[in-house]
Amino acid sequence: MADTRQRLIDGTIETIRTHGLGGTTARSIAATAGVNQALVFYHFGTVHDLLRAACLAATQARVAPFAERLGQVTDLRQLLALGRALHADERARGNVTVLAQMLAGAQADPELAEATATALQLWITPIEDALTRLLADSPVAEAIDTVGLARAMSAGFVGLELYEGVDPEGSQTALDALDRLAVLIEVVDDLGPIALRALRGKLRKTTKKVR
Amino acid sequence: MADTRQRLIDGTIETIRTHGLGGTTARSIAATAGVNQALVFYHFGTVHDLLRAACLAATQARVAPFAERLGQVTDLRQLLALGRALHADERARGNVTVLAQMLAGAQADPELAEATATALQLWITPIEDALTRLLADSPVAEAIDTVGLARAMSAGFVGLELYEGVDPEGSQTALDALDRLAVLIEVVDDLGPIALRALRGKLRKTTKKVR
DNA sequence: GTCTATATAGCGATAGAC
DNA sequence: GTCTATCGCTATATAGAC
Repeated sequence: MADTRQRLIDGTIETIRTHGLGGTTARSIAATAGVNQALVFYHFGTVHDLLRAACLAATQARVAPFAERLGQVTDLRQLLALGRALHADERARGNVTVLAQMLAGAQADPELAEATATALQLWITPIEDALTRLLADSPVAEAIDTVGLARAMSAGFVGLELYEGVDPEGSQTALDALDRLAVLIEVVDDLGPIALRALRGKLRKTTKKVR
Repeated sequence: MADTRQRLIDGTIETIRTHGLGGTTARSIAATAGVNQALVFYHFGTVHDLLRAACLAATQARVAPFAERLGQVTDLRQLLALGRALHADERARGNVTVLAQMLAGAQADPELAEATATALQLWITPIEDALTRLLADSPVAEAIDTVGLARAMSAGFVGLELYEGVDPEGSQTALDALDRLAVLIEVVDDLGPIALRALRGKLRKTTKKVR
């Protein structure tokens, strides 16, 4: 059957989710997928190649509905609320955990690194688009680099997913703190010209100092 | 010798750094440490226990000098600059990478999770102290939960370290974006009573909405 | 395409000499 | 405390029947 490939990909994702990357082997994948172990190698050549395929497939499948919801967001706190809903959702379904596992495994594996960077970029791009749209008419737009912020949010989100795995209560308070941080940006956003002038002054000093 | 234990711990850290957690075995550790493989089990019982000991030791060794530098920080952007210096330093020495690897490995391993949460807390506590000190006299103090923010920063930092491993240039722009974000907080901080009133209004609405 | 059986290698862990 | 040698197991990957 042609869907044996799909079963293997789904089985790989599920195995990473439940057993971690370290417990993801040709045998454990095949058992989860309900197929024979040798088929891993018939269809994908190596376990490595199956991991890469599964990582990209899992990410694409999850980003699509997320990107749609992103389009309906109208302010920063809604964006964070969406991130939070995503966090809860991903915890239950466990696909960002898959990406986190792959990201960790990719640190010592250049080939895996390429696939993982591509997968992460699938998350970053729609977030970047949303940020750019939300901040288009805002005075804080000139202070914030949407490209960099989208990357920081995505990478930070992965870190929070990993943190959630070892300290669920701690990650809850961390997310609460970020909610409150977003309020600060909106305050500046709403203050108009007063804040804008202060912002520009600060930025000039910062640019000199940091760079 | 008593320092065989230390050689094994150092060897474990170095092995995780260069080969990842997946490439860290009793044999590879022993090779890096320059000792016999059987000594892993003589001194630590299991590879698992050695990993836990190494994770805590590596973190403690790195947090100590960092905590000292944290004490000299006087504003938020200095805190971020210190984080950035730490990032560069850790990349070269590779110890946060060790923590990131352990954090990923701990997702499917409750025993490892406990040790990793403890190690991460070693970073969180001094950061929390610094945040509390820096924001003590600030109007934004009531908007920001320092406990949660310290956790979010620490977890996010780990995520950025992982991201750096697969996209070094991307992580650079992400860190730049965070520098600029800190400026926003300082602007609110400097604006005084005007911003404070707006902030309180916003926070009331947020608290109703989010909770 | 799918199965059984197996080659080869590396793993954690232990026994026992020194 | 440190070594050699090895057990028992599991890993990836392949060969060959069906």
